[in-house]
Amino acid sequence: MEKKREVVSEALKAEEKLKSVWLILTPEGELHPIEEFSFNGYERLKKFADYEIKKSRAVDQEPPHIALMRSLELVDHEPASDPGNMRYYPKGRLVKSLLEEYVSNMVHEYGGMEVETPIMYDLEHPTLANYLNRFPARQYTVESDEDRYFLRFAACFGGFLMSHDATISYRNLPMRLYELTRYSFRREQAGELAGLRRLRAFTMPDVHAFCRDLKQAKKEFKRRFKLCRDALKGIGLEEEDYELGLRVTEEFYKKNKAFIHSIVRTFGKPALVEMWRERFFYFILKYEFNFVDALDKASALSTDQIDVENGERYGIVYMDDTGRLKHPLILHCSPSGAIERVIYALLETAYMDMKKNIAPKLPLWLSPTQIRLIPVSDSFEGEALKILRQIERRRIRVDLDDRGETVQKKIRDAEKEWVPYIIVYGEKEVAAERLPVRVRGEEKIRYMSLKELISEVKNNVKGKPFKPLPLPLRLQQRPRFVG
RNA sequence: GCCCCGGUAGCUCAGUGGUCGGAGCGGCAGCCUUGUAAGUUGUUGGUCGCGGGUUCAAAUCCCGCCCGGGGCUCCA
Repeated sequence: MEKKREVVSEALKAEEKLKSVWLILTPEGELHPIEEFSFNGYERLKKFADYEIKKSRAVDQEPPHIALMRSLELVDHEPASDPGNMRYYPKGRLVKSLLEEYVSNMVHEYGGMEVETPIMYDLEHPTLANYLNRFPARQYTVESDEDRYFLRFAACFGGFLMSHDATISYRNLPMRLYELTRYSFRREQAGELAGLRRLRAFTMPDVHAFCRDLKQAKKEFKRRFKLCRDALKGIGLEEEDYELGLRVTEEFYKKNKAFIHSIVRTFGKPALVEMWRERFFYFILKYEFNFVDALDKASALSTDQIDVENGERYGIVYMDDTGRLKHPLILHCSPSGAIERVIYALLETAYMDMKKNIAPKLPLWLSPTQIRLIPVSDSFEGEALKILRQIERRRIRVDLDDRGETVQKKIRDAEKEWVPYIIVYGEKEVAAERLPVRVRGEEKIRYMSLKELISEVKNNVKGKPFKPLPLPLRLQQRPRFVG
């Protein structure tokens, strides 16, 4: 059968010719050519810069998160689909959906209006075709009778088309439109796919802010910068876990130095700057928070950009206070980056801890099982269940290892599952006021009252979404999805 | 997409042309009633990734394809 030509955008072809200069911008506002900057104390930034510029990736290992995503029964490849399309087991679906809800909640607080739009669009649509050619990505195409469609690579299409049809006043700006895309599709080259790091189908929180002018855009940009940092922090990724990359045109930098410097000052660490002599993409300024993994590879999480083209391209207009129609500037932001990539970053971080002899774990609010009860023998199951019900009522994910295994085996399995709190329940506990709690990462058993335990957990997960246990309460009743 | 490596039981892997293809873990069935990282016995389990070819004979050699990983490229 004849192979159809793939849809490759003009931007992708033209990108090869793109020339840029690499610099380091410090929080003090000093701009250094990269070769003159001393990276002492900024090892991760160096790794990020090397990754971006030298493209040095002398690694021949599989990324550690791949084994973890499977052994923890979170995510797996689906061989019957296209590469880069994953299956999520119950625990993985739980983790993912908690992250989705968390980021969405933050966007709602920020003022985002959540919408939902189609995942596929007419390849012949003039505006869309035009945009495709400004965006360096490969698309999936879908045939339906005589028509050809492409699968969206981001929420932009639906959001922009919707905004085109909306009646917008300058009073409505900045207008914040949010969609959690499940999925965004990018037909990455086969050799580029890697675990949860680079996929062909991924979940992207995408919030656009339509702004009146550059002044408003800059103000909004700063708000969102904070939103991004807060999102990652809440997820469990601290400032030291990622590096700031800025991409900017020379002209925009020169005219907006104070603004750009203030962003890096807020960030508090030197940033890698890629400066383009001419505007090449549809944006004039963009940043990403780049996570550096266990194999020194960098990938973008949170990102935001100032788009100066698509307001016009999509015919999006607002009525100005002078009664004139104008095109807004559009900010494109993903506060966390792709959800799959967040999971990748969490797993890689856990692996790096493991290498430092720190017990690897997920943040408590994301742990599929938060507390596990292990009855010493089946005669204590009834009493253990009473405790369990009390914990469960407080909206904490608790389960019961009722398998006919030894206590030691059950503890070992719970540790392998990264269960944060493990309680062995037997003769001594029936009458006791305090429970022996094996806390992950601590050497000694901690004796706590049920009340203390519950309040410690509740305190730790405060402000985070909750979902119930994604599997049967009793381990005996659970199927095994991997191994 | 190109180059390199890999694909053998649900999982991790051993087996490189010649008896019926193996181990550990898991699953299942017993026994053990367990006190903080693997109790014990038995048993189940495989189109050797898929298709074609070479050969008296293929998991093993050759070709094509699929899937995974790495490199190149790419990462909005």
